[in-house]
Amino acid sequence: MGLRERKKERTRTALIDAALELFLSKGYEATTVDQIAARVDVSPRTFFRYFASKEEIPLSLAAEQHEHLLAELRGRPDGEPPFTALLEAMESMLGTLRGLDDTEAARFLQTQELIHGTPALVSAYLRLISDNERMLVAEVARRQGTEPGELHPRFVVSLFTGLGLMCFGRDPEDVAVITQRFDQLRALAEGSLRPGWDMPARPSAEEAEPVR
Amino acid sequence: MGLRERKKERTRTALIDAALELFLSKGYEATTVDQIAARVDVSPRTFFRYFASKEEIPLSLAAEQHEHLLAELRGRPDGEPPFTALLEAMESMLGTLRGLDDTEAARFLQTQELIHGTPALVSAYLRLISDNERMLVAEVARRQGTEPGELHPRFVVSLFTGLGLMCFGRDPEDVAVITQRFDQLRALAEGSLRPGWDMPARPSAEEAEPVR
DNA sequence: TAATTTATGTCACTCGATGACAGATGACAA
DNA sequence: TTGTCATCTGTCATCGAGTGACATAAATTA
Repeated sequence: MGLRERKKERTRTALIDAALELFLSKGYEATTVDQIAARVDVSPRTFFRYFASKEEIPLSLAAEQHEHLLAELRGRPDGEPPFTALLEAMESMLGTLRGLDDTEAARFLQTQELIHGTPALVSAYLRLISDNERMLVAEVARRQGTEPGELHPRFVVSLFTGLGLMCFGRDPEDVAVITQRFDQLRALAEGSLRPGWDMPARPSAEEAEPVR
Repeated sequence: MGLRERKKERTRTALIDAALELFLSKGYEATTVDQIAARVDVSPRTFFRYFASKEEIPLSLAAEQHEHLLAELRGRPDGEPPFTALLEAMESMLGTLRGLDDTEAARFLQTQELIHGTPALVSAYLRLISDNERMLVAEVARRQGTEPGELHPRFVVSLFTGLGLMCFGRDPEDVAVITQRFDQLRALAEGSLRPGWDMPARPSAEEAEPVR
């Protein structure tokens, strides 16, 4: 890796660090891009060469989790029912979260708190989730052998996303709390749903196409 | 109603009309507040005395639907299971939508399309839904006799909101399409869920409090 | 060392949004 | 009708996010 790339990586993390520090101390809205840039001693224009918007900084941490989740889902065995695969992917993501050292965990939780306490960030966060949902739908559809445009895979993912939002939403002061909520929600979901609900109904007898 | 109030109402609707017209022809981002104000012949400053933000105009139409939904839910009989009450409230809302004359229906659909085709509006729309969700949770909790902070009412509403999003999301070119999707989703949900799932589990025998 | 990318700073600008102040306009009582 | 008062509106100034253009400085390669 050349000097150039190293330098870029350095300013990038410096910008993130400076930004989060300011966001957490003064609040997101009260912090200007100029202030962030000043701390890292770059021009405000440079900030926008690294990040498309001010929102992107706090959201990038959340986005990582979602990428992780998607990767885990893709790694689940094909035979596994879609909803189970989603839940297991989530378990694995939560496991990684629990494995974080205290500094990293604190940063994650603070960022989460920052997002949920800032209306503008909530909006952006929800859209991030909504975008990620599409990819989850694609993967679930693949597993079901259905099309991503159909309602069934969307239904499954929508239900899952709802659980995820409930886990992370509203002041999770601890990773343990998130895990605990998830366990409760998983039990709630599994107790509410009929076995096999997450696979599309096989065509019923009268409308089944004969094997040819 | 005095002249003053009539005048205010007139400029308000004029602003909405002008804004939507511009949004639909040139796109949301390409339309500036100055242009909207110019069409109605008021100062840009006045625009912001009527609307807190540019987003508020397209979102106000969606917000009306959500208020309607909440009102319908509150009107449902107390004995009805929460999820059924939510679905029936939605049916009623869709009924009102079908009862719209062609002009109003077209406007609603175009606005919906505008929102879903504009990233900034999607964000705001999702937050609107999320905010409204809290009120639905409060009402469902009341019906269940649980607290709004508990997971069960949230779970019920989250599932319902997911259905709602799927109905309206992605180019619903017709109110009939929305209705159709809703019917399918309702069938899907009712086929996937166990009877009585939307009422909190009564305490099981060993931990049940004796009647006193 | 010379030539060429590529990152950065500066400048100018657009647009959304807000506060302050003054003037216009409708509401209302004498 | 007139004068008072509340309120709506326009003007002006300002801030902050975000973008395009251009020149310069730094790193890369030859």
